Parts: sequence; C-alpha cells; structure tokens
Amino acid sequence: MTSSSPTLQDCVFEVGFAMGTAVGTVEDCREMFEGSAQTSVTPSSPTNQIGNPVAYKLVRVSGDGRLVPATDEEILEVNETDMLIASDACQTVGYLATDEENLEVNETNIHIASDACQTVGYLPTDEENLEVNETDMHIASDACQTVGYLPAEGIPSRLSHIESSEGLLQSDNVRPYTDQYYEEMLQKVEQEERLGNVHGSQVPSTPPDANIQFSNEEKFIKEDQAHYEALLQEPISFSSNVQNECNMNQSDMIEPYSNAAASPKETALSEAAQKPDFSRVRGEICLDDLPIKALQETFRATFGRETTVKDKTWLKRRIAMGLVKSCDVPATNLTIKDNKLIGKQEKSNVITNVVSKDMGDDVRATKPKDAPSSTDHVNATDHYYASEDYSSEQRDAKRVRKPTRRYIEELSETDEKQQNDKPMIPSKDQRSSEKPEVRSISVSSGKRVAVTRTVSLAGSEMKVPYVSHVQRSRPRENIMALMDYHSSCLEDRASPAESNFSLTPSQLNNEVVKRDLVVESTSRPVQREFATSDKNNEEHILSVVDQDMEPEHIDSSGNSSDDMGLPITQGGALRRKHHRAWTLSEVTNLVEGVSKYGAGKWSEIKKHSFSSHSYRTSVDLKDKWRNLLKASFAQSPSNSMGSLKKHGSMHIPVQILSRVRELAEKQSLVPR
DNA sequence: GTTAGGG
DNA sequence: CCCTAAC
Repeated sequence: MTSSSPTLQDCVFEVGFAMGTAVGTVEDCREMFEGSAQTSVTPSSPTNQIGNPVAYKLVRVSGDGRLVPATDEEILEVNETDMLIASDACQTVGYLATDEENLEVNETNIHIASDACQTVGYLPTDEENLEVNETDMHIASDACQTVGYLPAEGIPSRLSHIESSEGLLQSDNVRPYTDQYYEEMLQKVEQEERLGNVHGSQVPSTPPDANIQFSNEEKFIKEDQAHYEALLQEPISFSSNVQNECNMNQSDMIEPYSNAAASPKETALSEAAQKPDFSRVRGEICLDDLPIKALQETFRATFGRETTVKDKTWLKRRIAMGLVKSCDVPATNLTIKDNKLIGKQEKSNVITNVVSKDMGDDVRATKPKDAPSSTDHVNATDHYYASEDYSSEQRDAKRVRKPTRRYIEELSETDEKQQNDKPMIPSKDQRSSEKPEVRSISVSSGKRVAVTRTVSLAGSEMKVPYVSHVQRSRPRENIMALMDYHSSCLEDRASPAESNFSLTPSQLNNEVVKRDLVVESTSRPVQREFATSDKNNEEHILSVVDQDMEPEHIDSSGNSSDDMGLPITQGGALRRKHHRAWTLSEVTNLVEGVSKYGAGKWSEIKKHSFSSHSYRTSVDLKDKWRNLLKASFAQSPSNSMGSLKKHGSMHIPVQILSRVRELAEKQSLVPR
C-alpha cells in the first residue's frame, strides 16, 4: 500500500468492551504508541438497539487528543492492523479471526491494555494465517490473569510480549499468570488508594446501589452509551487517570461463578469479616449492602492488607476483582439478548456449562463445537474462539471431515441473524435478514469496497475488517471457459446476467454488491463469491454456463471426442454440465474392477478397467460405486422390486446389484 | 495427485 | 456431478 496518508500507517483498532470502560484507554494508547496518530475503534452512539448495545466506531486520535471519526477512506486504508483493547472489564479477549481474512493482513498487532481480571489475547494457529506477515501482540495489564495466546507454529511472529503497566515484565514468550501479576495488582491497588478520593468523585454517576440486578442493566447500558456518545461528540481531553475512573458497574456484573465453598479466599472472608453477607443470590456476590467497615474488612481478607479507603464503590470494585480473580471466571457470564444483559444462572454447576451454553446461544459460529464443558476449572485459554477444535472429537472409523466452507458459511449466516439488521436495500425475494453478516460497506472512489463484520466475543462484539470468506483460488475452470467464451463472442448470447461479468460492481445484482466484499478491480474475474452469493444467482449462472458450454470444444473434460458425446440439451433445458449416463458396460466394468482391485482403488480401476472410457475419473468411479451400493442395498430387502426403480435412473440388472452387494460385504469384512 | 464424503 | 477436506 502506498503511504498516502501518514496518519494511517499505524492504525489502531481500539475496542472498549461492553459496559463502558473504554474511557481509560487513550492514556494507555499514548504510552504504547507514542507519537503516532492512531485510528481507533471506540464505542459509538447506539444507533442500533437490538442485541448490540455498544457499537464500535473507527476513530482517529489526533495529535491534540481528540477523537476524530475516521473517514471511509481511512478505514479502507488500514493496512497495518492494530487491535487495541483496553478495558477494565472482567474479561478482555483480543482475537483475530482464523479465516482467510487474515490473508490480507499485513501487520497485525493486538494490544491489550487492561486491568481486567482476565485478559486473553489470541492469535489463531490456522495455517491460513501463514500470510500474516508480522504479528505483534502486546498486552499491557495489571490484570489478575493475563493470557496471551499465540500460535505454536505457522506464523512468523515478530515478537509477542506481555508487559505490565509498570513495564516490569517483558518477555518474548507469552507468560502465564504468575504471582507477580498479583503483586502488581496490589501495587496498583495501592496506587489507586492514594488517589482514592479523586476516584470517588470521578466515578461517573455510579448509582447508589451498585449491585447490578439484571433488571437494571438495560439502564446502565444506556448510560454507557450516552457516555460514549458524549465522548464522541465533543473533543476529549485526557485526564490523568482516566483508566481508573471507569464506572464500576461491570465489576459487579462479573458474578464469579464458583462453588461458593471452594474458594479459600472466601472462607477466609467469611471468617474475618464480621459476618458480612456473602451469601450469593443466584451466584452473585452481594457487596452493596455492606457498610464501609465490612467492605474494608473484606478488602483486607481478600488482599491480605488493610485499607483506609472510604469509597464504597472503589472497595466493592476491588473486592469483586479480587474475588473474581480467585474464582476463575468463565469466559462468558453475560449474554446480550433483546437489549438486555442476561446472566446465565444455574444452581450448582454453573461454571461447567455457562460457557458452552452462552456461546451456543450467541456465538454459534465461532464457537468450538465441543466447548469444554466438563470441568469446573475453566481457563480462559480453553476458550479461544478458533475453529480448531472441531476435529478433536471422535476420530472414529470414518475420515474426520471438518465442515466445508460452504457449510461454515451457512452456519455463520444463521449465527449472526440475531444482530441488528441494518436494513440494507431490501431485495425482492432475498430478505436482508439472510445477509446479516455484512455490517457496513463503504465504497471509496470506486476502487474498493470495505466491509466490516461483527465478531462475537464473549458476549461482546466488535467489528473487524471483513474479507471474503469464500475461496480465493482460481475460479472453476468452466467459469473460466465461460469467461473466455464471453470475451470472444459476447454479443452472441449476452444476457443481463452475463454482461455483469464484465461490468462494474454497481451493476451487479443487489445481493452481490451487498455481500461481496472486496472487489479489487472490475477487471478481475468474478469468482465463486459471485456464484455462491445466493441460490438464485447460482442457478441462473449455472444455466448460463450450460448453454454456453454446449459447443463441444468448450468442454473442460477435454475428452469430449469420446464416443458418447455430450448430452445435447434440447431447447436449453437445464442439464448438468457434464453428464454422461453410465452405461451398463461401464457399470459392469466398474464392478469388475472393484472385484479385482477392491473398492477404493479407484485410480487402479480407472487405469485398468476404464482405459477406454477416459472421461470417467476416479471420483466418478467412486461416486458411481457409492450409488450402486445404495441401490443394491435399497433394493435388497424386497428382491421382487427388481431393477425397475424410479424412471429416471438407469435400470441396473439385478444380478449386477446383487454382485455389488456381494462385493460390498466382502470388502467390508476384509479391510484392506 | 487420490480418496472420502457431503451437497 | 461437484466440491473440498484429508491423506
């Protein structure tokens, strides 16, 4: 990319996680990226209401510290992708997707600044990410637990380090949680203590009852949103300690699900304090009814030292964090549904299921199918949302197959249905609800189309630059043939759909434009994205292909000179591209071959038994055999039915079918 | 490049 | 038949 704008070379996606703590991030930004102008994603005004209470907007931090909304072009120019996450929410997850989207990421940085209880940075291991050129992950945190995850192989990571806010820790390897972190947290606590009074006055509009009941959450969210709105609308000056002035609401929402008795800290608590009410209401810690004294005592019990802070809010927050830290918070406690935060609450076994359940509800597509649900000790590292865990289930007889991309696509489509559908231009028969994947599209100077999509993370969401899911490889060769054909004699058969192939994106069908994403240039051949974009389109295109393929020399099998010839469509009937009915001789050949070489040796069979029918590929043989098997077993119980099945299929003599069955049984008994 | 299996 | 993952 040409460095058209100096301010764009070093962009930062700054994601403040839900529940409103992004205020403090800018400070950290400055520390971490001093000097350079930054582009950040910060929560923006809540234009959407359903299920997505906090949206994120790309903004740039200009020199004087103001947040300037990014222009479309700026968004497009993000080439070095930085993701910065700052939060003091309970859990912070930095994530870069595993898909080929990353193919286009040249430099990927994840920066996480957090005093969160749990901070997880994740970069995937998939080989698709091989092309991520340089990967940085910085995690600055005074967190109780910080987990950086970087792939073991494949990515030429430049470096990855986790550094504490105080810069004490620097490591080339991701460091697991150590006691050092805990101590740092204590230091931090001390620091904050000194500033305690200031905090007290700065905490914005903390309601007197800070304990979040779920019925109240909507309100808080709205408050936060309003807060962000204000932030975005007027220039922001950074206060010195913004990081700490966050609303403590989310700390109370943390809800450390754990077996209450299991935590040693807690038992200590209940002994030490004068019977503070630590009974949990459905898994919650109730701190708010405690007097300051009790809170201080609790603090002491939690952190092992005295405190003089009088600020109830601050105390509660700290205590909650301490407790949460000791309790191994599951990745997702909260679920956004119908504009409400819903904490999944279960009686005893909460931890065991909360993760899989929530994710099952909300991030179906990104969730590993078998989310660890068996243990009561849930680590954040167990829940990176990669697509990797599919395989590890049962490696049984059959070859394990992960869902095809098409399948994945379908899944993700259904997954994101519940999002706020920015109603795009509604098309006639294809409702926009079917394409909720694409959040926004901005076209800049007719060159590229940039799209962001929303990724669900631990119940929160963030936008990431969208790159097409669909395959990027060479188009199907018959499509290529089609293209060639069109280039040569376009005027002959030009239909509206065909002419789309060589026209500007704006002239494509609505669906296509809506969904397909990176149209690099108009000259680039339209690929599978086009064909897969929706069913109707596909059918249409296929039909076009069919018609155009009929001239024999186009046939991509290259062997159409063979005797059978291509099925000629009469009057443009829809037929498959290369359909060649299996003749009886072929079938017998196949059966012969199988009996000779065994089922599965398709290339052998092809070589020997089908040398005269070169158009049958080994795959064809395999498919045919599969069908034969099906037919034979389907027909076997009632032998009377004979070979006359449906009129469409070939009439296979019974002897052959029984022979097939014979062979099949033999083969299954004698594994090769 | 081949094979298995889903579509 | 096609497509694609797994080998």
